[in-house]
Amino acid sequence: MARSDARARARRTSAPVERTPAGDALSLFAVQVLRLAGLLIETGDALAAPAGQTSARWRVLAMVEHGSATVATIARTLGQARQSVQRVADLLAAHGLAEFDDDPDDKRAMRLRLTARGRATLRKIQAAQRVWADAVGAEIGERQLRAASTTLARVTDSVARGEDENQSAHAPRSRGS
Amino acid sequence: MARSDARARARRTSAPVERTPAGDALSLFAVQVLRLAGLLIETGDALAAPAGQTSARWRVLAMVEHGSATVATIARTLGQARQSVQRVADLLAAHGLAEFDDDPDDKRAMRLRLTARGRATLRKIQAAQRVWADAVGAEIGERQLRAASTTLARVTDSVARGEDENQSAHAPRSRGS
DNA sequence: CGCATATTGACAGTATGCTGTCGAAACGCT
DNA sequence: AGCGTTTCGACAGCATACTGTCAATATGCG
Repeated sequence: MARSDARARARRTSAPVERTPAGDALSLFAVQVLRLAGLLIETGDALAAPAGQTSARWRVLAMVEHGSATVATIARTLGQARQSVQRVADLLAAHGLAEFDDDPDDKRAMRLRLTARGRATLRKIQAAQRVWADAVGAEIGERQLRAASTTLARVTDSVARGEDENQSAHAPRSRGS
Repeated sequence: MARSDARARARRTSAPVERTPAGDALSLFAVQVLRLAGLLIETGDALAAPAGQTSARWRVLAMVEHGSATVATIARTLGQARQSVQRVADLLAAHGLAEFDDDPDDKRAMRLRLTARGRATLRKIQAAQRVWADAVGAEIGERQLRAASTTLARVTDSVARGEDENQSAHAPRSRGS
């Protein structure tokens, strides 16, 4: 069967093997998630802009709305690198929206806390977010949103499990060429 | 009714008005989308890393897989700024994965095209993506993914319409403090 | 208690993506 | 044909987020 061997080899090297229907569905789903995420960040920036803030600063403000927290804790909760949050927290402090206190339990750590001005700023953003969320939510419908949220959670779990496996295998990710 | 006026005012300034159930559902949905998007970018980087690439470079490679295109066209299709794509395209060209040709129809424009090496690199990434997509897709199920995709598309349309309204109203977005 | 390990914040460097602006070229409408 | 508008790539600057490294401090185990 030299002929079909050659064809199979040519197919492997010149065109990708096709995905399963479920794989196709997931790929489409992933592209849509990425695209919507971009729009949501834009929208978040727009909601926070009248208060002079951005999505990133809003997220950190919201994390300390109900009680202070260390930068490292906030970063873990948000699933971000410590330094990303540290940078934003320093900016918020520089603009008087938050302040650092010593952590009585840890001499290294500082606890981030909202100032009165930070709280007022957060309230303003939240009010704008409520109008937006209610409007879009009403258009889509609660039932459909809850159903999609369930799928989103399942995919997130599945993808995160895959990531964990790679990490536990001691494979530090590399970048660049 | 001075008493109830005062209470209403206090409520407005000290606590956010509650969202509708649909607004809550949308807010939860949005948070999940953002979180999954982060995971998907990580996964994309991991899939592209063995080929020495990243999510961003992979996206641009894929855009010119079936025929060349100008940077501006690619940017519009991806929903990104022209300069983000230009930067990546220049990097791909510098690494020999793609090349620029003059556009016979437009003296300003350059058409980006895959080199043989770029095509081989893309094939390698696609092979890894197929394995991943088929595995996760099988775990979630095609039906549920398609259903969630429909909701995702509806939300994307709704949010994008809101963005358009702001833009058509001549309201350039501002940043920073 | 003492030492290996983990955590915390600081510093440095890089990748991705956005906005604004400019000159050149293309397009559209009169 | 001519002129205003849009589109294209180039250049500059900023925001967000990641990685790696270091010293100081906490923590856990023998």
